[in-house]
Amino acid sequence: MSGEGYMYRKRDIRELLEIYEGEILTCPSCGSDKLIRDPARGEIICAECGYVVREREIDRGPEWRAFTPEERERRSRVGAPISPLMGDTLTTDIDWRSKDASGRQIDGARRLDIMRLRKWHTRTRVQSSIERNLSQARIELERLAAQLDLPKHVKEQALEIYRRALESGLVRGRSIESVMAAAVYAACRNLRVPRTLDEIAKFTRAGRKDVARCYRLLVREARVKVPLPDASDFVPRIAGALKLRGETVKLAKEILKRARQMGLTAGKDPAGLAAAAIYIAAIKTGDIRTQKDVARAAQVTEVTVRNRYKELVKKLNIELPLNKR
DNA sequence: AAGACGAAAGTGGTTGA
DNA sequence: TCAACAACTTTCGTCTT
Repeated sequence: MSGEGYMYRKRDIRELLEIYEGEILTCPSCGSDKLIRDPARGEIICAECGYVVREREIDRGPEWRAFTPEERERRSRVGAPISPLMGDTLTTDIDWRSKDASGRQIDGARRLDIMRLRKWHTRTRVQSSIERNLSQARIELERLAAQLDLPKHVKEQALEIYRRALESGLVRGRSIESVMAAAVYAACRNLRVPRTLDEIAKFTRAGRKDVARCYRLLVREARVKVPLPDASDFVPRIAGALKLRGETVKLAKEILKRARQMGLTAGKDPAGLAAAAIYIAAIKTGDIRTQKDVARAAQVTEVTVRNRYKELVKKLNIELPLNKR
């Protein structure tokens, strides 16, 4: 729940072009009047210092995204908005002592009745608390899924993972948002849908750190098994953003395959590796992209692309036209 | 003028005592 | 919990096209 007062990084600011014009004129943190808007998150940020001047407005519901009828149906079952304020605070427990209101001992069949009652009372309450949490979580999931453009099967698995976490009590004490984000990340990893933790955390109030912690918790406690991240899973998406030819994509994947066989990929950022492979492949096939463009598409820095690419060229003995070293 | 390059210092996360 | 450490980022000066 970092919320108010967190900062944007310099790099993120540069990506945001939309100038904000509105009632707020200066940054309360540094006084600058250069305010910009992040359309993706609906926040207003100071271009000078990165201070978040105004946070994202709360979801305005599904209207910013077209959902399939099927999804709408699922969503509609979520029901009316539930206020987080309406928690368990108003419910009563049945006292565990076998006494009545005036303190007299209760016994016999009457006592059994009460025991049964007590059982149901707590059970239905637990049930509904899980349900309630889950419907909040579902809303959060839809929000994340829309922003991250997640396929349906990922959503389903994310929800399943979340449910398991919830049922084993892992959500208590953590925000629904961060646990759900972690569940989404786990589902992505598991199904090899390439989304980085950063991307997911970007659309979550809870910081990246929180999400990462929850994620590790999930892997440890909820037995979510996760295949190792593979750089070639990132290739199609990066290549898509760069509008590269299929031939180039194929070559990039081949380069990564060789790299993996030689054990060059361990411990390296898969997005960086993919970017480097694409950069090389693009040169070899002739539809050249600059390091800068590739880096931006892969969401890493030029330097990382450069380092990885140098390394790949050297260790795999790749020859590049008109280039030495 | 833009792109590529590499050095150097800084950051956030992991690991092991 | 602290320090060492590896990968990555930021920034910047220089070289190349």
